[in-house]
Amino acid sequence: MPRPVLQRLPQYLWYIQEQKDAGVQYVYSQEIARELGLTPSTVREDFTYLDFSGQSKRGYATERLSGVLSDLLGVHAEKRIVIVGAGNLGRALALHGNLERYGFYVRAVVDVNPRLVGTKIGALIVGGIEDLTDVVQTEKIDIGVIAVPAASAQNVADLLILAGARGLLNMAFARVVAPKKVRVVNARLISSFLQLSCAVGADTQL
Amino acid sequence: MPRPVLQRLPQYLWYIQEQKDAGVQYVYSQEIARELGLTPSTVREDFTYLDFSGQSKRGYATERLSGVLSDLLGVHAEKRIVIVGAGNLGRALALHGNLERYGFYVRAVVDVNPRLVGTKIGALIVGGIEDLTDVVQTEKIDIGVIAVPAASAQNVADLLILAGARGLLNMAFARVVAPKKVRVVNARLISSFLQLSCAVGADTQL
DNA sequence: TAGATTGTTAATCGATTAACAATC
DNA sequence: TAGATTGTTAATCGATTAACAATC
Repeated sequence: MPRPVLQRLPQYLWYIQEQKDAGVQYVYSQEIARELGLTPSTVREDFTYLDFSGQSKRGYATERLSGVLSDLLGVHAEKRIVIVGAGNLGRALALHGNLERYGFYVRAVVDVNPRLVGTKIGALIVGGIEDLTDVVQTEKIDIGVIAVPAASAQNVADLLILAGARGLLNMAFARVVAPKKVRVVNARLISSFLQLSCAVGADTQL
Repeated sequence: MPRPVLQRLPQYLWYIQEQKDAGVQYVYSQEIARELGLTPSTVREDFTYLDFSGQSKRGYATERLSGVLSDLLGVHAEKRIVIVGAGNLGRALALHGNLERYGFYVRAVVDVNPRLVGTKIGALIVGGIEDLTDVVQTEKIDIGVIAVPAASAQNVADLLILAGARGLLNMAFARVVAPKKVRVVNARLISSFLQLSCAVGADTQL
């Protein structure tokens, strides 16, 4: 599946669920497109990657489509998470209840800073970075979240990969490399802010 | 400037600054490309959008290049931020000291929840959502961060736009529409997590 | 000078969009 | 049936990559 399509899947899921919850049973590619800022062609083309068909003249059944998207995105699967970095960001993620609605369970938080080790975040107790390898294995961690300063990001990634994490979510303002079998998704806040700063334009720039 | 180029600029900035700080004076497009997972052609092509030239056989001067990138991305400009939503995520952003290093200053946090209004986040006191319009104007806010549940995201966006924000950073799992003059950058955590879940594959999916 | 790198043009690649036959 | 929507193919668009003359 092409990257751009994958990136749109969560958007489709959000919109279709919203429609389903509102009691709408069928939606046209045209409506989806308008709502998400795409063309109907793109929507229909994207849906060819799904194990699902629409019905001409009726559109796409929200119930089934949201199910297919949920399955493909693994919403119903339990995905076990470790957060590395117990700073503000790591803490916020660990407490961010909404993640569980989509099957993401934060099972552990670790940090290098000895002053943070032992503190509580919700029901979790922050572990030391030296526990990371063990934690990944005993907690059967699927995904590691990198919420540390940029300079340590690659080190943390290497530890996570070695310990057997299958996916990394990188929140640090650094690039992280990983072998092909380990997927990396970047959610670099500073990058997003900087893009906005640039787009917002040069008139502020003084 | 094409969107993909804009998205790469922060990466360039990060790498070039790192090299500069390490005392490296010149870098080749080849090195940059290898380090960031691009081709040398892409790097050179991207740099044509900058007001800056390399030197054949010597490469790009890290000092000047990091300056040009910083200016273009507005690192040295003061960008005034309001955060809407004083939940875990909003709180984390407000306390995230690293933002100031890139010129982002959180000037206010507001929330609908009366129980949060009046609480302190660092040096700031959480305001009510009804203060938003005033705050944007009196604090000369440039960028509004949407850190509320998906269902309220568009409402908040509309308020921010009306009040005169010039850019929106959307962290909610919803699409937000805005007039062309207001730039929107999405940093939807749930989307990133779901992409990873999908990429990590179907074997977890039971 | 010879060799290597830049800036830039041309070729390739892939994603998006348009168009249309098949379907209801 | 007529009209509108899907699935799919072909055309377009834009981004990436390759190639190469100019430069040091």
